Amino acid sequence: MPELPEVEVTRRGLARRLAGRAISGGVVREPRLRWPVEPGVRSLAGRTVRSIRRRGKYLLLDCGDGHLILHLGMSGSLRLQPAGTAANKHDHIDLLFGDTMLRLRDPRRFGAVLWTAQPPEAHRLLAHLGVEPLSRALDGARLHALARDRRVAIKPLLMDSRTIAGVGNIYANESLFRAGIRPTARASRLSRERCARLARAIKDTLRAAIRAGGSSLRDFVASDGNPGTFQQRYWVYERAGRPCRRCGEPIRRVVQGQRSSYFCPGCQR
DNA sequence: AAATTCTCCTGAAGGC
DNA sequence: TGCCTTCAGGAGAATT
Repeated sequence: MPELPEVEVTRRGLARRLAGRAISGGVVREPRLRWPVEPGVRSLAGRTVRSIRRRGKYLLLDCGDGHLILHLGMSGSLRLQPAGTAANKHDHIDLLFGDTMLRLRDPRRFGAVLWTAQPPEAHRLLAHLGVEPLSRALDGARLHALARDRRVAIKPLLMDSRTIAGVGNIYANESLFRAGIRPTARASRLSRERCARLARAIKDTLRAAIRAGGSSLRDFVASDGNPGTFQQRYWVYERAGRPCRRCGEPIRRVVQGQRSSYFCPGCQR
């Protein structure tokens, strides 16, 4: 499931090959994604993709007079393929660049493709996103300030995109392991020191995942079609009952907010 | 206001 | 073998 590292790996692949290139057409095979894909996506021809940025898990293609906002939902992937490559069952959208095309595959259709003429930060989907986790703005002091009067557990707080943008279930679990903090700990009870440790753990985890090409559990592949390998290095995610890689105690699974949380009762307090 | 629950969807896995 | 049920999950929307 694409979280920040997978989106960033995708962004880098697309930026390398698409920045500065002209759009020659668009195909919408299936408009029923998270929100209906506007027919206008077919008529972007003539515009040039100036740059490709990321905000949380959103990709922003700057087309000069507007932005294409892309989200991979939980099963989406974007690939660069030779134009004319036969479409798979779940290949819903193509954006053509002459001999190359950008193709969105998304079996569960939780993804999004939207056009906006506003500054993208002002779009309703981006306007309320929290701090960018790999930015300087996220440090121990900031995290402590965000957590101090919140009654929720730290894990669902990390996954709340209005607080921190882009950290999903996998990386919230892995970051909490690295920080030695239980997912069930009340956010407001975390000391400044533990928040500093957690902020560092989040950055370390996300950076390591990006370097590994992201995690490929079911659907994710980078824009060149290659899967990531970070899933081989998980400390806790989907390891319930198996021994902790650090201390040997069995990893435990609990459910918080209808999401699985995994932790080592020996290493995390 | 914050916290919690519901919702979209499909493929995989498990039960019988 | 095959049908049926259950589950996972991003994050906005609805509800408490």
